[in-house]
Amino acid sequence: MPESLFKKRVIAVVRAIPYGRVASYGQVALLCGAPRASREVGWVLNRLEKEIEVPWWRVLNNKGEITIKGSTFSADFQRKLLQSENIVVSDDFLLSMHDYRWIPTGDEMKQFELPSDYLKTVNEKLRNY
DNA sequence: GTGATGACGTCTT
DNA sequence: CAAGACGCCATCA
Repeated sequence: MPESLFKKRVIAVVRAIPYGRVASYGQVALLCGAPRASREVGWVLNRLEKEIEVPWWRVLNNKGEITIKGSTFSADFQRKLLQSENIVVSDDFLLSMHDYRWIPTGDEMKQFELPSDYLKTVNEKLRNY
């Protein structure tokens, strides 16, 4: 994986998450072609700074829990952003992945240019969500 | 090069 | 169900 390509992919995937929908870190990693790099997704989002417009708040862990730890933004702020998209978030920073998780269509996935043989495992994983 | 550090995921108690 | 252990891997010091 060439230098900074991973970062570009993370940004591309996160930007594809539609308004009012969310995705998990592991899911973003999966769509980046690096299925076991979930922690790195968080790492990239953590130091986004003033990058191009990226809806980073639509990414949470697989349980639907807000686990932000960066100093720039708080969990409270992330919850506000999610709520502003009509997403119901409980007081303990939890939301229903079942209700809000984004499952990309095959068409949406084309832009990620993933190898055709890899797409099989992607779809398999997405089915388990 | 080498070891440490995560906005994680999953399996095991 | 909750908490801990491990695995993971791009970056950084």
